[in-house]
Amino acid sequence: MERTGPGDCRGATGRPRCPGKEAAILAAALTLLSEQGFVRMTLDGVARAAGVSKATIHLRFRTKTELAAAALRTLRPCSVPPETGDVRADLAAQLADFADTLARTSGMVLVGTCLAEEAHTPELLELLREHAVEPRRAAVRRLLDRARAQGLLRPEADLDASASALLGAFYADHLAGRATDEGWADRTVSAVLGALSP
Amino acid sequence: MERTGPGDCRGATGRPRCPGKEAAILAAALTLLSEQGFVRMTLDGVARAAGVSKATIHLRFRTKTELAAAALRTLRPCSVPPETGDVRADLAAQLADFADTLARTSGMVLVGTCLAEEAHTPELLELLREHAVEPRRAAVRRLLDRARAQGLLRPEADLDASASALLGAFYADHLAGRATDEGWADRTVSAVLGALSP
Amino acid sequence: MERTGPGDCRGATGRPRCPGKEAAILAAALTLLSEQGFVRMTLDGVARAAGVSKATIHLRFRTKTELAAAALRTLRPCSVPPETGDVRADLAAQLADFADTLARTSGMVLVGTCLAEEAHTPELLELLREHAVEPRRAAVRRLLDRARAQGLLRPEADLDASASALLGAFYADHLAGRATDEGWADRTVSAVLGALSP
Amino acid sequence: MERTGPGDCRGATGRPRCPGKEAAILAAALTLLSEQGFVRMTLDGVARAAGVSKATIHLRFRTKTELAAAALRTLRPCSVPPETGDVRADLAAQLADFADTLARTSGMVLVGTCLAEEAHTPELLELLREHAVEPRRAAVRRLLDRARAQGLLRPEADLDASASALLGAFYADHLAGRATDEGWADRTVSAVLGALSP
DNA sequence: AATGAATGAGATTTCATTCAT
DNA sequence: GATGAATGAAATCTCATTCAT
Repeated sequence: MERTGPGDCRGATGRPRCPGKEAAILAAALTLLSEQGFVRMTLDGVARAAGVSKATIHLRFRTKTELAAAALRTLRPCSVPPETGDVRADLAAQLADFADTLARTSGMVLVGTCLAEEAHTPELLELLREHAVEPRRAAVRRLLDRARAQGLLRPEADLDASASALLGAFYADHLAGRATDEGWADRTVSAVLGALSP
Repeated sequence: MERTGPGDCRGATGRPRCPGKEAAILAAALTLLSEQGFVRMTLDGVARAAGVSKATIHLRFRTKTELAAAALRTLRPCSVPPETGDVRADLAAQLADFADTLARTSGMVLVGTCLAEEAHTPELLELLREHAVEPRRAAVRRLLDRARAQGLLRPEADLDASASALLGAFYADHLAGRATDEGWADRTVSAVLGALSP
Repeated sequence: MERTGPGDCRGATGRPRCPGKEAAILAAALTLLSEQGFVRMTLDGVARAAGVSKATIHLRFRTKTELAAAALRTLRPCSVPPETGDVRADLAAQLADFADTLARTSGMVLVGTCLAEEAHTPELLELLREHAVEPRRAAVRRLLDRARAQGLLRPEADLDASASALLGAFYADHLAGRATDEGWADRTVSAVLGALSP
Repeated sequence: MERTGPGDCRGATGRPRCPGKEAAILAAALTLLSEQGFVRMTLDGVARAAGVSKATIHLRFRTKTELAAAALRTLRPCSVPPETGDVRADLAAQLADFADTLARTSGMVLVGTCLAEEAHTPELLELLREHAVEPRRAAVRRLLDRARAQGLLRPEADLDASASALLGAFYADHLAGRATDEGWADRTVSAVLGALSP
């Protein structure tokens, strides 16, 4: 029996994807992830928030974990406040942006859920690290390098440790229930760098 | 209904509660909370680990949330490494104990789950704060006060900010996937205080 | 801290199982298995038919497969029609009971689903074999042995093959859409044994 | 709407159907039906195996049931082993081919699923009967007629019952987990016909 | 008090089918 | 005609909580 193989009838593209849908799903997922954490986020909730059906989500993301991972990958590297040349001010601006971003986006819930899932779903922490923690850290680290180059810091200073102290202060203050708004960035830069000057 | 604390089995009439059970339940709950987070911790799991039935848990703790809260209340204030008089060394010892405790007890999962639940079950973060975060912070803060009294720090230094930087460095390093074992405490103390000296 | 281990407070039996419930579940499962096959049988359906909640089923049977397996284990070995001494008549009675049982209980659907699941859930066929096929076959085989002992069959006859032919005729007739009621057993015995006589 | 048979692509106006696809779909469907049964066979699976899209299947077969029915209609009547004149040998050859075909094609799963669906989708069993069971039975029956004509069987023998016994032995042996390969056909013919000789 | 039984409310995932190019 | 997208309707299984001894 002469049968033409499949393929010669192909070429059509099929129904095109409803354009905004993918973005809506990922945005909804990231929002709910940040508001409720990974386990409490439900596919039903994401579907409702995105205005699609659950099956449409599954069409793009095989599992809930994959969906959360994709949502984390949409995290944009931190905004880079314009650099003024005054490194100390730039550092404070960077920290202020960090604090503001975390506050505006329920970032600490997101951080918390990635930490809480470390044993069960380690991808989440890895992706958070790659897409949010590392970029921010790199920005801070770059400013510290510049500060040292300008002679504002001792040559032998451990800049990685300083970066950890600067950024970590936010986590510590949030956990302690201490204010992290007005003046927080300045106080933190002062405490960590104030006297690192030679 | 006033709940009686653990061990107090003579409060009212009727058969007294089996005394060891309360402690076993709380220990199991704290362990599972630290290993799996609040939402993944199941009452079945706690019951199995504690060697009791689920109903026995509900007899003492009306809801899962109450159980988790009670478990957090059993957190003992941080051990206080003996103070040597060398304040810098004492600070490093405190930080090393902090890091070690968090590592040994899956502490970052516990921290994470309390953060993740902040919107849904804020008691958890409050209790963690009261029973773990604050005591540790107070210990660090006391040492910083002493350092200032000894003239090791500038009189006008913002010691709260310094405490946040010292403790927060751990969170930042954990999130960044950086090592926090050998030498971490020393490096951190150096970075934050090294130059605070007048 | 002195804690008494779990165990010294034990001994109670807990709420007793609602007595008929287990049997109701298994009966419902066997019925639905026979009416709809394994895949179409739903736990919701079993729960409804048994008058229990789905979770109650899961309390006793961890998975749907385990439930179906347990249901198959409740299959009682075939009734043994009283033996008259007239071996030929006894054989016909056995076959008639076989046909009647299969007809009354949707037995062929059950056989079919076990066959259909052979690749996916081989336990089903194994259990059907053990609890229904083999007992019936053994009964037939015993009668054939007796017939040979009485000199009704040639000594060298392959009685296993004869048993397969006798019982298999039912399957073949059912598949062919041929009547298997009145007189079927007699006709079948005649066809297979009629001429085995020496 | 009258469905056009496979290969008939010139029936109406509009773009003709890609000819090979119909056959590919039916072949895939028959394979999966035989491997997994009707309920477990998914249209996604058929589409993947056939190299077409699900919608293409629905274009030709309105429902899953129609697809399965069409697949069953492609079953070719059993091969007819060449007849040698030795009717007994021809019968054994026919049975051996029967057993071999069922073994090679997961035929018993197919038989099982048609039985299992009898209440829900009776078409399947009807079509299996028409396209597989009856042709095979007719071939056997023809040989039995010939045997009687040659005087090898008693004139009054019930040849339908004999055909059922011969073919049914396979089902019985498969269900009992007994071997049906080497020598099975010979043993079966001997058991059923051995002594039918006058 | 302690237990095992029982349950209602959900969560993830699958699938046949329909839709829009 | 062919395709990939989209969806509503389940199905299995889990879990916090309550019940009956």
